[in-house]
Amino acid sequence: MSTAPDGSRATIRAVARLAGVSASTVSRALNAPELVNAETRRRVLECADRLGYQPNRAAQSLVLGRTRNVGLIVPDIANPFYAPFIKGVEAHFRDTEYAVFLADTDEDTATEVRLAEAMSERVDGLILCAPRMSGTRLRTVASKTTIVLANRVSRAAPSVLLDFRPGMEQAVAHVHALGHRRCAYLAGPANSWSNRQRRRYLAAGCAARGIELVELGPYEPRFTGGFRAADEVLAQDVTAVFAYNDLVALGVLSRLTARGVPVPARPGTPGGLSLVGFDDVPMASMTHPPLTTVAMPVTALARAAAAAMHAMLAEGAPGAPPPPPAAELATRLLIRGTTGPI
Amino acid sequence: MSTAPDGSRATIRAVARLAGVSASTVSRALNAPELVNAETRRRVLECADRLGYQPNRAAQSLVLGRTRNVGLIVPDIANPFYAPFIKGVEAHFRDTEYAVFLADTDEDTATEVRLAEAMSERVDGLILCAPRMSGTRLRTVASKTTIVLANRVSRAAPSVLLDFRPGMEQAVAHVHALGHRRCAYLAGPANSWSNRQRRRYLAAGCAARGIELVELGPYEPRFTGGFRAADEVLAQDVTAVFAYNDLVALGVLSRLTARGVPVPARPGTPGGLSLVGFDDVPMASMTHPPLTTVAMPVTALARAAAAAMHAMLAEGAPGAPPPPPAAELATRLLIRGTTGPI
DNA sequence: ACGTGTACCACAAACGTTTTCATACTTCCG
DNA sequence: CGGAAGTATGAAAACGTTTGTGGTACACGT
Repeated sequence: MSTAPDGSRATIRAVARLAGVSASTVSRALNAPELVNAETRRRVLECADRLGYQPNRAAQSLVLGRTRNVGLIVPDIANPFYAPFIKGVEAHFRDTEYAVFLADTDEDTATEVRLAEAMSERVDGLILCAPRMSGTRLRTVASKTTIVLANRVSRAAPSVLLDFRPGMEQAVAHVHALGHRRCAYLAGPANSWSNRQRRRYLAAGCAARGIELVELGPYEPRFTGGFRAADEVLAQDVTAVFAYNDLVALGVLSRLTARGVPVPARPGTPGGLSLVGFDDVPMASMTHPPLTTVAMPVTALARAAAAAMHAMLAEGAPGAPPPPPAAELATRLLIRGTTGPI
Repeated sequence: MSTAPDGSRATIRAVARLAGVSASTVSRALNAPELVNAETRRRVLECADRLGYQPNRAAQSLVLGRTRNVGLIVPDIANPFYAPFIKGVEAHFRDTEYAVFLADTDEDTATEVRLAEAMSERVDGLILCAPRMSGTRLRTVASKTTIVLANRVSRAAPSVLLDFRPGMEQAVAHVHALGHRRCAYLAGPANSWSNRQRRRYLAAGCAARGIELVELGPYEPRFTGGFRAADEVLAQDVTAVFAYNDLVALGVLSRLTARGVPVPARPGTPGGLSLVGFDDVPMASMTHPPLTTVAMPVTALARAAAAAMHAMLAEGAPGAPPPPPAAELATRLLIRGTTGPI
């Protein structure tokens, strides 16, 4: 049985008593097998098993000074872009001594800060995915616990990044090759690093090719955000649209087809639009037509973040933290059905 | 500053020394204000603030015997059905003393068991959403920590449930009214409680109305599972299809339109199908045509689960646990575009 | 002047581990 | 045979809190 008759859990001393040894020996039998006699060890293990002994994590944390928990904060669990990230991190830690706390900020900066503060008390490390908080705030958090950043750079902590450049370049080249010369960018949240990056490379690529770019938004980075965006795009005189992410692209697509605007332009029919998204969310390949989008190696990103965190935790914080290394993973364009000649 | 010059965090004794009182007084000033003089309290609080004092959770947990964490285990984070559930639970606990651990079992029973075991060491309570583990396993877990079940019944713990009956009844009545007499059910995972419930009420409803029901599957409860299902449905001689959930319904819809099968049947064109889903996932209202589906009050369910857990935790486990109360929330049919006359 | 009550606070024990230090017993070698 | 080196174990301190017990100081009534 796992619990004593009185409902209380077995302690290390109970095991020790049953095995006829001291508590220290039990502890050693469990944590440093080479320090105890093989026979005693066997006996101790058997007794521990018989009592259903489970070390008390709080007591361990107290003496060891580490919780063996890591935190993971993402802007929105419901956003399918983050699902593979979350799963990647969880998969990495699944068979380690660490457990992971996951929280969702609802895309809200204040919530993000509160959550980070609350979590920093209960974890050894915190993985912040696309955080929106200010740089100084970030430094404050980083002073309390070790952190790893995903899709955000800061001197305060190491980061793993998506390199939007290649995907963006390919997207612009593709659209240019199809003859488009006047395009729109549907912006995401203004304080989002991803948004700034995407806009930057998009602007650079367009400028280099003589494409005129108008920026609309910002829009809520959700499906419904795309509805408003679609209507505003139609009021502009553009032939191709880059959306902040797949969700708004999908929203745009839905609204456009509902309004009878062909995607992409149908030869002969006036007023069609080409559309490119970002993220390659699962749903993106399942629409009619399937969405042309820039794919991100999100699972790889997650693994890199988890591995970086794990490494930092393992080296036991020797003196000054190592100069933040930044992994950077390339994106690429997936040409599907929503882009076509002007 | 939040950390001492040597990097170590301020302890309660440091605060006590600075304020010229004992550690106990500091503790009481923080936890039981009415027991200490207002003036001393003010001074203590100021000193605590000045040192950036944060109580050590491990030490608190050790002496209090509670972690002030709760765990939440769901089958699949990426499944949009669970997103509102997760958010609901998180929202409930956001401004309480509790933090929530979230984990994802990847729809795998073994992982679910491992996760539950691992979590039970670190939390005061565990919310299990649609668990697949066996009843005896469930009892084992329940003996280690207090648990609340969502969408699963067991004598071992209280549960919050969705009442599929009304939604199912409405769906069958709707389809019957449209003239359908031979339908298919696309089954989900065999060991899933939701699947059993849905099938049961569906079978009952059909039998009561003289509708012939063929069961296909089980299918993977995902979008891609719907592809295979669609092909198999077309090999059957049915006019309406009930899918295990929206994801597979969406997959079916996508595959069907790709194969040129009208949804719902077009008068004059042979071989069309009516389609009804389950869950009312966000995407369901955004397809063409939008999906007729049975909506679940998932957020309400989450709130109920969180509240039940909170209550159980608050009453401090007096003797035997109270007889499992089970909240039950009604579902209902949303008639949209994928169902029509035969 | 003396108990009685009250308000405030300090002391110390306790929570369940890990780890340092000391000790007892072996073994080995000169 | 004596001591050094090694092996296996136990006692006790430490981690940072909370809380029960007790003591001091003061006000009050007699």
